[in-house]
Amino acid sequence: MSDLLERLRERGWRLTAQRRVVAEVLDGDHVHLTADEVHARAVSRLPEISRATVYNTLGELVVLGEVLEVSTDGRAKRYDPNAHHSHQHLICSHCGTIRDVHPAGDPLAALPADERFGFAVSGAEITYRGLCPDCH
Amino acid sequence: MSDLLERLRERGWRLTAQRRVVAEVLDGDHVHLTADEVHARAVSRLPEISRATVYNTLGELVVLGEVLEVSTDGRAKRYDPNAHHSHQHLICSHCGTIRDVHPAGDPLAALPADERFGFAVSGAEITYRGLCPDCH
DNA sequence: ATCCTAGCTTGGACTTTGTCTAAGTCAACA
DNA sequence: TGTTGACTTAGACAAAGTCCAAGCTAGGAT
Ligand SMILES: [Mn+2]
Ligand SMILES: [Mn+2]
Ligand SMILES: [Zn+2]
Ligand SMILES: [Zn+2]
Repeated sequence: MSDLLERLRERGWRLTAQRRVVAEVLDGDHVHLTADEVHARAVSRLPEISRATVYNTLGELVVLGEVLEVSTDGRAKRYDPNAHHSHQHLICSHCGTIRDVHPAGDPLAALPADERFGFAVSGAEITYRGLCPDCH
Repeated sequence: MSDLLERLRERGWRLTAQRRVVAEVLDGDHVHLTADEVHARAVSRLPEISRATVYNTLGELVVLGEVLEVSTDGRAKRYDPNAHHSHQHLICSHCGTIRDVHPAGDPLAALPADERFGFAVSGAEITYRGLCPDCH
């Protein structure tokens, strides 16, 4: 994740304590936190950090492609630092646990030309659902 | 959609003017309206219908399996009456237009056993993204 | 035909999630 | 060390959805 800070400095970011803390909180590849969860963890390291700054920083990281936004239900978006390794998500229908998964093959291949309706199709997000080991 | 009203009566639903109007608004197979859009159209037929009733009715239809909830972005959920014909969605990244699409094969087949982490996987939702004919 | 009542509807308060702004602060460069 | 534009902040605001107490009504009972 210091790689991330390095890349951000190269892109002209001012390296503030707040941004450093948000990056630290997102460290790890299998993290899917909501903005409020990121804020709560950030506050425990830097008590005065504001919600607005967390939202701003997350939004900037998404635009830069360093973090993915995952909207799986109608609730809060989740922020996923595993942005450089293409993957999909498997979610427990009961408790909401999220796992990164890697389906075989290219998901786009399953969509035939006559089901594309003239769209230039560029990506696919798959959400697998089921009960996790703890819930069944 | 009168089929729907029939099925609902069989399930012990009281057939109110409000529920009739929501069912009418959802008539058609390729409709993906937000709750507020459903409410706006319902109001034009039954001016006194409340937002709460629209939310209640949509929620009940979802529980009964007559309508699907589609959460594609972090915005409002969309309600999809095409619940009896399995399908996926193709969404324009620019204008948000939604199309029903039917990919080949079973989406679950692409997820190998060693990527299931002990989950009892029961379904998959795929969101294809790209630019629609009007936007490229 | 009228009555009864559980189930339905309503307006509005409330919650959650997210955006915006004006004023103050500070990282980075000179 | 000083300067300055980028950054941060608190709090107001907005959108989407939930909840509740009070009133209404569909449909079975009489
Ligand atoms: Mn992930
Ligand atoms: Mn659909
Ligand atoms: Zn679970
Ligand atoms: Zn478009």
